[in-house]
Amino acid sequence: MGHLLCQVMNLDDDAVFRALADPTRRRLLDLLFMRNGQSLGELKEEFEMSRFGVMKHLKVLVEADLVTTRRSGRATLHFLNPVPIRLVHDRWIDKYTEPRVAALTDLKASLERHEEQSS
Amino acid sequence: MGHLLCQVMNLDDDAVFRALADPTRRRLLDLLFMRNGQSLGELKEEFEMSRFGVMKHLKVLVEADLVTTRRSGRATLHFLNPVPIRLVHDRWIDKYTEPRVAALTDLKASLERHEEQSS
DNA sequence: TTGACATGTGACTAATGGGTCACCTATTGT
DNA sequence: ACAATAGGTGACCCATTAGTCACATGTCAA
Repeated sequence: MGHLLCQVMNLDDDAVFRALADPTRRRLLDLLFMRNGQSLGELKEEFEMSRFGVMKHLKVLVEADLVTTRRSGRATLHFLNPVPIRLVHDRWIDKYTEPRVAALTDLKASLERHEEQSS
Repeated sequence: MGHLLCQVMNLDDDAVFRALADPTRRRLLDLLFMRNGQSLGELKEEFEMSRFGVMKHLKVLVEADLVTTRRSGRATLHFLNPVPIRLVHDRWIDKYTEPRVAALTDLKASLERHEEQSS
């Protein structure tokens, strides 16, 4: 399929999973999940690491299609792409068990919210 | 929360993602997704690797709570636990964007099914 | 155009993780 | 008890990767 979809749909599984394996990269995704479209300069402030380290991690995320970029002047803005994440989900959770698993994780989230309030 | 839920609910993020980073371990999850409750002996037949290699990978999956075990005689049976996978999903896909992303990945799966038929 | 700023590249070192093997434990059947 | 089978442990070697730095490119504003 040589469509537009290919730009959004990741094909290389291995790149995605290796990208997610590092805590720094997961934190980068968290930061973009909170506020999309941040530049390298903004993102690097959140880490102890050198600028080069953060840049290297961003490159891995981009090559895995977990993050897309758009240049704006001298800054490069970064955007989170949720599609590869969903494909991970679909690989091991079929449509029939999904509602039950979702109910469990929702319950967990609910319990953790109550814990926050009471502490 | 010191409940039964804790046995099903993974807590250590890092272990899950590092476990998923290896293609052999993902294949092991695929095999258990197809037929749950297989022993090491059965699983190792699917790989070129030595028994020790496969065992090491299974251990990583168990420590990440992606796989649970139950002894049955001299065999140890392995079961896929989908909960940590769902938690990965929930981390970066909020409830509002989920339907749209799911629609996209369903479309992708549908297109790939048609490709299989016509080839 | 010049200086300041933001991002990008290639090489290098230290640490992590995959794979194997010699050796050990536990269970089954005869 | 004994042999055969299934699973488990620790140390080891090799490949990969995280992190850093010197250096290079591209952009804005005066």
